[in-house]
Amino acid sequence: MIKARDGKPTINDVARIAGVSKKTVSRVINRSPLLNEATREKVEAVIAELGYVPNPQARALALRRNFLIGLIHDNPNAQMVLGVQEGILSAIRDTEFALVVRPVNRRSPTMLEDVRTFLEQQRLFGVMLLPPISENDALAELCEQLGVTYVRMGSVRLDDDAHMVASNDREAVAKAVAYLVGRGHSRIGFVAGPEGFRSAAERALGYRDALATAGVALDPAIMAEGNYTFETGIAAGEKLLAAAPRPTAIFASNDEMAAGVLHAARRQGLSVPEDLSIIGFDDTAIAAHIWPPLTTVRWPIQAMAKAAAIKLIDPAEARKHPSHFLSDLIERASVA
Amino acid sequence: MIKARDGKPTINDVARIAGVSKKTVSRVINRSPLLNEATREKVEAVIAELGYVPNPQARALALRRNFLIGLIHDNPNAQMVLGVQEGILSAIRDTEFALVVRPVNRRSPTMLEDVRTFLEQQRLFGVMLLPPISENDALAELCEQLGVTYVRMGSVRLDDDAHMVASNDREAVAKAVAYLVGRGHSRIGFVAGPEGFRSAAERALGYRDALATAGVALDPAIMAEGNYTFETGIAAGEKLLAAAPRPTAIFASNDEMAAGVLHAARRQGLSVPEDLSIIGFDDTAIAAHIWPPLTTVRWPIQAMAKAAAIKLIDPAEARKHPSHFLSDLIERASVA
DNA sequence: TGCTGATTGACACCGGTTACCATAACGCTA
DNA sequence: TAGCGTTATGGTAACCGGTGTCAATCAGCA
Repeated sequence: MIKARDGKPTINDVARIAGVSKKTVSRVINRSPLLNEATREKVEAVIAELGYVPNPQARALALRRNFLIGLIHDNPNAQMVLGVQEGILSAIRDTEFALVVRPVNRRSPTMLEDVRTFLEQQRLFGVMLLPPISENDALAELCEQLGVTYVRMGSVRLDDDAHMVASNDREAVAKAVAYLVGRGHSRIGFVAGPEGFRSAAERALGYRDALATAGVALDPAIMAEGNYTFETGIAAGEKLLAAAPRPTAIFASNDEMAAGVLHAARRQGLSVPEDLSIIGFDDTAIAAHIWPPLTTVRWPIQAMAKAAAIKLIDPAEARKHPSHFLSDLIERASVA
Repeated sequence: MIKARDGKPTINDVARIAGVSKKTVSRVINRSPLLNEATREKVEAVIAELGYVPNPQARALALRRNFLIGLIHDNPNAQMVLGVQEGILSAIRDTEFALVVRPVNRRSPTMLEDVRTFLEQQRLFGVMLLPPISENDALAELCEQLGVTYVRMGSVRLDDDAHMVASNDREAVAKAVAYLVGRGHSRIGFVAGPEGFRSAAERALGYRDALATAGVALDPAIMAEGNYTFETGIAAGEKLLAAAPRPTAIFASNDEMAAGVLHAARRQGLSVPEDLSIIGFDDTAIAAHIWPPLTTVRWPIQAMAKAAAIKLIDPAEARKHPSHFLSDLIERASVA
């Protein structure tokens, strides 16, 4: 009946109209067990009639914690970031949590300060760190120090299980290269990711593992480094294809660089996969949309992000979920 | 000296140590002009020493508004969503605002209810609506009704200037098609976007405009519809390339479909751009990374998002920024 | 001395939560 | 049936950490 003058109904309105104290309404909202059934129904009816929704700011103030989880990233790959967002959202659906995003610049000298300011200002419930900045230990330490729980996503286990969800890039790459070996390739080139990226290092290790297993010696002439961009993929491809003898297959550490290698091959009049087989990594949109469609390694971004979010908001529940995920090889048409 | 038992220092700690009232500290924080310079400096020294940062939840409660702006979207295009996020972030950098993301499912029958729940629960400062759901008037009405200010981004002006930031897809497509005409093409196919998308309708109008201007009659045999995906682009390309006489150029309403058309052309042994010219729309990553690189229309996502965010948080400042943006034709190598 | 403007503080309030207390109802014993 | 301890239920008041209102204080000036 008599609602607050201006805006939404408050707990006081509900209490007054239902003829109970605010404490009782609070008990109803929080499903307290020591409460008469009749009272509960009466209050719930008023809540429904008024369309009352508790004010999250007031709740956050009283509880001394809010319901915002932050996603801190510096990621060049839109697909991946969005996949992570989707994964987190699926974990917090039907809860009162919300997702706050905060891109940062890895190269900025003030990066740590920026994050500190952000965390201090917003007082988040917890944060998720995405690669590559999830590999930054100083960042994790900062969270610890500020009392913000965090979970890191990464290509390898960098922290204890409570703070880490990891894929296993090394193993995944080893499998992909072994797949090439199984298809009869023995001269297999490699395009590494940029130095400083843990994922790049892991993928390189996987390549070495696979060659060692196959008993093939490493040849620096068919190894190059790029920085995960299309352009550096082209450059790397040109270097590798100039080697003698020419590699019959190339593994690139991500899809963009694989697309670059494809581009370089085409420029030299080579056809893929007849003259050259290519495998990428990440299974981004580009992998499916270039010609020929790229065989690539897919890691379960959404599932990992979901597990990470659960770890953040419900550590007990999280123990039922894995902290390590396996990647799959997606076979398309770039390998012969 | 004597800090709060557990956590961060509060305004009370600052007031006690500085020997002033909390109100005075509040005045310092809010840069109130009616304040003695000496007092301000004294308080600021204590703030710095303690590392005091105001609690945003308490502020939000007292001010009856928070500093969260929401991004509601249902967008298949990761690049675009991330571009928008970047744009918003650049507008709220160095403010106390934060960005909350909330993807929704356009096709879900409960979409409106989901958004209502979200808005009621979070009590955001304001929200931004991205296409295609920004075209949904019921959603804008819901925001209005809930007292949440909103700004819509879109391909055409759908709302008054206070609530809208628009590109002009019709004009942009007309320019692109005119560009093809200028290169000597007169048999120009068109791949439309899905029905129900305002952007698709606008782009189709642009195509008609350009042909009318050039005095070329529409031919349904070289017009097809897709739903903005690579696969439907292939299908549309196959249909158009089967027409007699075959079109010498095709405009596709987004880059993914353009990539599909390219794929279809390749399957038929046609080379691009020698046998067929193609133009796409959006300038997503795929446009630059396929072969040949795609000539496409780029609309200024980040700038638009930034303008929209400014409109939300500072309407006065927003009057200095445009509400309408123009798109550019990015010339690459898919047109002869 | 009275007035004026600049500073500052006291206090209530935002909308929830927790700690603690009061009351009623109930079961049991004497 | 009175007396008494328990348990169930719900109220009161304080508090979370800020902000708004309004009054008090004080110096300068006519």
